[in-house]
Amino acid sequence: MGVESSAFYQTYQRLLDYYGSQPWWPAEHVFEIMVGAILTQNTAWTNVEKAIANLKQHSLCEAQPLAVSEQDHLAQIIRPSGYFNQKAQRLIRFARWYLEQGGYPSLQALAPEQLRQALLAINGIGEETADDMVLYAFAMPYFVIDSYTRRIFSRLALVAGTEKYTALQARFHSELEADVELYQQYHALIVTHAKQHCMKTPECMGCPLTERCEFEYGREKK
DNA sequence: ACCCAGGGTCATA
DNA sequence: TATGACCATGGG
Repeated sequence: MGVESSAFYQTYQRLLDYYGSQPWWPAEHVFEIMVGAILTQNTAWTNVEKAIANLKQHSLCEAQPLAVSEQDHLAQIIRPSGYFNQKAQRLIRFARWYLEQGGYPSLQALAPEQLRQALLAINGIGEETADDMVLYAFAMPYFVIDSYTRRIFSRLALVAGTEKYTALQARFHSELEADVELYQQYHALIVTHAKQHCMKTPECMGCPLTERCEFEYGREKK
């Protein structure tokens, strides 16, 4: 059977039909997407919005000023995003690297895998953060795997859930066409869905994936 | 008061 | 390779 009829694609269609197209990733410039990718690490997006608003007020949401900013000062500005000392260090390190590489045009010219590896080599940027940047800032077809993806797809019994990141990602790449818009929208839908359903609440009833989902409120079915 | 959020690193076994 | 500790704010 073709990729269009895989359970992965059907799940995408169900989510899209139910939730509609999701606006994702909200940002004014591509660099802001990368900043957001670092700030949102294990942090609610509402907190990231506050931190980004603060950065803009101080004109620190661009590579140049960020690269030369003072770490402790920056930390106070991004305070609402949590882990502010770590993240201030990560933002500065990333901004300096970004400029050293020649900025967006130089990086965009790299092959996707080269760009991904280069990002992973930076301390503070792991696989999900790197893929956020690759997919949303550079528009290259790399699927973003997060904890929601593991949880939802293991409950659908489509994956074990314990696979390594790259193994899980490879699975999505083989089940779906290498389409940037598809990957962007799919990840967005997964996050939207996870927030409304698939939590430890009765909201799981009426979920658009209920037929396939093995989760029951109060316990994991087995 | 407790739990979790659009993770990642480092030390230890 | 695989756990555990740590980072920290804000909303439910």
